[in-house]
Amino acid sequence: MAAEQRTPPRGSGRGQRVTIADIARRAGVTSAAVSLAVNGRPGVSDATRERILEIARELRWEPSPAARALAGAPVLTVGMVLARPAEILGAEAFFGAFVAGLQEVLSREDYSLQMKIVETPEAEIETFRRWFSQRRVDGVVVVDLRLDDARIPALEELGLPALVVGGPGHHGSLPSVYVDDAHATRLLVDHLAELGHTRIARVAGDDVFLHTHQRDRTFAARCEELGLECLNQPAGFGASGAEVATAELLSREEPPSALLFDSDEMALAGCHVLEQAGLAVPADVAVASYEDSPLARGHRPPITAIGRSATEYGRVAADRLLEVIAARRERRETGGAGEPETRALIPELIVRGSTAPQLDGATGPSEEGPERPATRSSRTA
Amino acid sequence: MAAEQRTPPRGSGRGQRVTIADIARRAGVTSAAVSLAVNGRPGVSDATRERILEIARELRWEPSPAARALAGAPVLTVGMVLARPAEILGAEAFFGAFVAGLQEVLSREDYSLQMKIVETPEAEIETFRRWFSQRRVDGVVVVDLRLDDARIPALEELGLPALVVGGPGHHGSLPSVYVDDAHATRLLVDHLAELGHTRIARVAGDDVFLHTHQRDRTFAARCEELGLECLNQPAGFGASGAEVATAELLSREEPPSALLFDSDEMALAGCHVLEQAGLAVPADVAVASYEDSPLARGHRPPITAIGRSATEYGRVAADRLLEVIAARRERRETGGAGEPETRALIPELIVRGSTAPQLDGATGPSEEGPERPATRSSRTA
DNA sequence: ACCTGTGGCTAAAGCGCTATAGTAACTCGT
DNA sequence: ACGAGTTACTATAGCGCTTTAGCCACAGGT
Repeated sequence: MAAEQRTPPRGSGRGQRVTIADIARRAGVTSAAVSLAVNGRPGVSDATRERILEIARELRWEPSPAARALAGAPVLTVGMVLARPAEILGAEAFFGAFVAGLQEVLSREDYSLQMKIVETPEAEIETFRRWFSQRRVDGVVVVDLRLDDARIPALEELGLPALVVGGPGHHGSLPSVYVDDAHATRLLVDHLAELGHTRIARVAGDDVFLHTHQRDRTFAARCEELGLECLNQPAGFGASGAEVATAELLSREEPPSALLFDSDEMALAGCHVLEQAGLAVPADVAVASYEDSPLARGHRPPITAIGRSATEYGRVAADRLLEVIAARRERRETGGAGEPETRALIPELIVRGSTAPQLDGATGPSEEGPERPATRSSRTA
Repeated sequence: MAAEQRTPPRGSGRGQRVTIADIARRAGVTSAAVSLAVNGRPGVSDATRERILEIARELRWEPSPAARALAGAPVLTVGMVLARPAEILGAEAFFGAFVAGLQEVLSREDYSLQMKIVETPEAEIETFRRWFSQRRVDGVVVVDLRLDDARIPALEELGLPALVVGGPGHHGSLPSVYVDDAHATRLLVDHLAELGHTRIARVAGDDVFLHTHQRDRTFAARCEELGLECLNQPAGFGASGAEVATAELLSREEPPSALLFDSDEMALAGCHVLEQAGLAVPADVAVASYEDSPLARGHRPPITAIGRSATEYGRVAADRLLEVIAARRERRETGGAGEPETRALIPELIVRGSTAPQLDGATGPSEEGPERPATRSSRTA
């Protein structure tokens, strides 16, 4: 019983931390054996391992992340940095939902998400650099992909595991997930064409982003394939840009009969302009959005949109990133290179009142409750 | 030059990490001296300190958070756990904006935010416990305050610095920030009363939350003071609850002429019910919300709401929490107790079309762009 | 001259864990 | 019966930092 003299503290929260040394003492082995046991590594007999695990459980031992990190183990954290004004998280529904999806799977895997908001893309790279050199994260997710994004080569050089959100195509050696914007564009254009629209305009978002370009291109291409007249109207950022662009489009000699907006926020802004101009949606002008959200659902008429389920998007991104991190760790042991894999989410079209066939438009025929989307919104390919 | 043989690697990212030992060697002192110098502690002369800092800068040294944490220094991370479905982050605009505010000041102070989504309040406490025993966070922010919230005593027992978001009143020994819901209620009720409404109903949110109770009480009290008839209609959670509750209110013999909703999401749901019932807002029924958001601004008519600026709320919360953490560290050195301080945000009323005096209601008279609130929305008291 | 400070630093002991070299005991094959 | 090969551990050296005790030189007071 003399060995019990220094029994580790239990129960009440304030006690000393219990360490592997405590477990080792109780189990009559060294801390090294405990480490092997709790990490599922070979080197201890099954019997001993079981005994050690039992004691660990009993003592309510929790590994110290700091100690692990210091000794070279993964830190169970992934990072994401946003080079945008903080408000974006609240203003653009996409981000909140995306982060929710990330959190969901990360939490489940005992990972945590570290976020940082910075001013410029350069600061973003600097943050990656610091996170890496401080070993603060095991990997990062890269959002708001730009053309010739400087972050890609920077991350490759650092050798920090990263998952690119956006596409399509390969980003250097980095794996990615993306929503197939070409497909989304076709869905939208085809839908409007079927309704009989022949002059379709697109109010495009900020063209520093890669997905904007992708949409630009496929929009023009699809319109041409279908023999439609297409107008691509760059609108810069946010609601005010969309208002100006919409007004601009309406002032044309032959204004379009259908408007395609790059985001829900922009679509609403556009609707307000239409309203003020005395034009009814969808009777006079049809409206559709690349981005679904409660905003789009809640508007009257509810807005036809691409349901890419930002939450699902976040989940998939997190899944992929964890795979990449795991693979990296494997690889360090084996040595294979591994191809950067790209995974696409297939967008679906959710038809709502804003593109209803010409009825009356007051409350569209495909009216629905704000919580129930018309179709499953996305799926992994 | 022999001493230079082991010169620390610079430039290209892949090199070995530079540690205080490297700096010490270059400066001709021990690592202890470097530690003192970089942490601004007494024990080195100003000249030496300057020299050490210079070298650190030159070598681009970054402290290792893991090593620091292991040695007992703060980990520069604060935690927040949400016992809600992940979707809430996207669905309720408040959260996105609140987190944005938190991030903003935390990032600036070089802190990071760790978030976790769990199923139950018990799991939340368990998470706090683990974060504490793993020394993963320096402090936490507690949201979604409930009646007799079990997290308060749990955190007090742990001795983990915490900041409670919600109030009013003290929560054990924990400091808090809150939005003055009593004041908000008076603003709303008074506003509706001034417009001539005498039968006001409130569609109340989930009553496990403390702020719901606070609103319940002050709503009843203020109505009585003004001699108004008040109806308090509990509606449970989210949009569907609000729909049911609104329908219920409309089916009364003498339906209310003004509706007060606990959130933007609920207000919109309520508006849809009104619309379907053929009632115009604000001509037939006035609508106001306790919660502002792009949703409320984007609706037609735009909805009168309490602007508590969730982002600002987040900023204040982060500020306070950092103060608490700093104070805690001081106190460990001195020994004072320190009063739990409470800070209130004064809400302001943003009048919009949904409570316009009886004109036509199609587009309210206090119409505004979606980005420009009518008044500054909140302020620290 | 002698003790007492005191500023400025060093030496060294951790923090809790992982990783690796080493060892003791226990098979085998021949 | 002997070296080789396993298996199951132990001992120990870090990881990069903080912190405390201790040391030395030099200042001042008496």
